Amino acid sequence: MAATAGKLPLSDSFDILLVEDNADLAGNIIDYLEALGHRLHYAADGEAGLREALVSPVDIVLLDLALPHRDGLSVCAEIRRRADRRVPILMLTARDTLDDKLSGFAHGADDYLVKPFALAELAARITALARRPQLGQSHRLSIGPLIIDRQARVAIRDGQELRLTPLLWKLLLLLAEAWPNPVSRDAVTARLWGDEPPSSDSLRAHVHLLRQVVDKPFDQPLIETVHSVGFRLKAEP
Amino acid sequence: MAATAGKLPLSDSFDILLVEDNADLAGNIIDYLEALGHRLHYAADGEAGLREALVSPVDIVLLDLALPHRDGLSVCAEIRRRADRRVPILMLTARDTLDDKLSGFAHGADDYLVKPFALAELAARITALARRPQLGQSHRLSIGPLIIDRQARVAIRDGQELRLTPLLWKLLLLLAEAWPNPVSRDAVTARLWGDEPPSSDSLRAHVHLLRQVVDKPFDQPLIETVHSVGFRLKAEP
DNA sequence: CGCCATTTGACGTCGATTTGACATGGCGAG
DNA sequence: CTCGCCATGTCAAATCGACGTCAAATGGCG
Repeated sequence: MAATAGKLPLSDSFDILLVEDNADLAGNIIDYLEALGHRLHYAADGEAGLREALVSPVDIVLLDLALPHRDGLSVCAEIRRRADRRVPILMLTARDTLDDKLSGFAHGADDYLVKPFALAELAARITALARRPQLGQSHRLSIGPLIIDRQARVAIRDGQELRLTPLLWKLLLLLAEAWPNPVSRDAVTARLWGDEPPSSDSLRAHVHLLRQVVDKPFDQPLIETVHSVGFRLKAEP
Repeated sequence: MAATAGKLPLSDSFDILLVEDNADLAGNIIDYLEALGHRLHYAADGEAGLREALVSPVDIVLLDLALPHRDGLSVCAEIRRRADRRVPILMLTARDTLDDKLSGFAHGADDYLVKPFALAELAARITALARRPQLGQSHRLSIGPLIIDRQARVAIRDGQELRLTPLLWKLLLLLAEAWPNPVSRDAVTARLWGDEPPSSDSLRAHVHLLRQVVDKPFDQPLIETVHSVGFRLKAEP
């Protein structure tokens, strides 16, 4: 998998979801971007794209606006509404009026590229998008008694540093980034393991381990399970 | 750090540094963006812009490329090299060839806008660049005393959080989405269980359970039975 | 080898859903 | 107006699946 949960995109290659119904154009884009080392995921219509965007751990979404069944704008808005993290979305479209662009941004796009475009510019914008800071400008997250510094890879609760294995670190970061929203088990699994999750439900075990570190030594538990949904961090702002 | 750094993003207005030597254009941009509520900082040449970017707590930099004394590209690269945080940089320039754009991104730009441009597009791109996760702003339904946040998976009535099992959550969401219309039993059954509904009429039991949670603790019932039709939420807008 | 991180499988518990039995109430037929 | 039926409300017991917990197995790495 790739989608490297927990890391900032350190590498120059990304998991990219392309939602585009024109097979020729899609083929070109896929060839070009894969030649650059990216991993392409493909959806030919809006519904499929939405589904993929919600469950797949992609780093960026390239979204055509003219799609069968469902307009790209509504797909974009729904990704924003339902995704548990803010995946960058780049709109690709022939619609080039000012109103079109404004509408695109208003629906939650991060960038907007008018067809026809140079593949090299697309690649440059993808790189620029993927390295934008995802959460505020800060590598620091502060959630109730928790302070997380992604750069230093350190998590502190009530002044005490938490000792976290790589996987537990990713897991905590995921919960922290989604806060105060819950994260579904599926989403966690997808972002921790991608397409090949462990056969057993080892997420249970890891959540248990995370609790040992994050909650056990303290009075109030931070990690809350939302039954048959997933988990969330519980803390006052 | 940016003026708003450290705080959660509460506002849609930013500290913006404009580096641009053309006074007329600069004036237009400043007027337009200030009218939108942003706070503008201004530098007329590359040196001043660089100094400002390194010490001022701005949220975003708008950088002209054709500057006296020092080219915008080198200013951009130096900001990236020396700043202790990754401030978003949007390049504004008349240079419109593909190579120009690629060079801009290669020097660390986050976005690239070719002159002449519409001020509205500039504003939209600024928002997209500076956008942070809107906490609490997620998708909300508000029905009378009821507030439902799908993203947070939380329902609140009169300030009190309702504890809902997965099925009851779906059920309430169904009613809320249909509001103020009633939903037929068949429709509910279909959307809760699809093709294989439980053999008994367990919808009755679930509506009962939902009432225990949503209505029982309060004065006025919200859930209304429409005899031989289905159910509806009853509330004033 | 020995250490650490992760995975696995087993088990007990608890919450969620279903079921069936019974009570209540609206509404049309007579 | 009353009876009786059918839709609905109520409840507790039964079933089922999700979750927490743990210890042991696995696997990479020095």
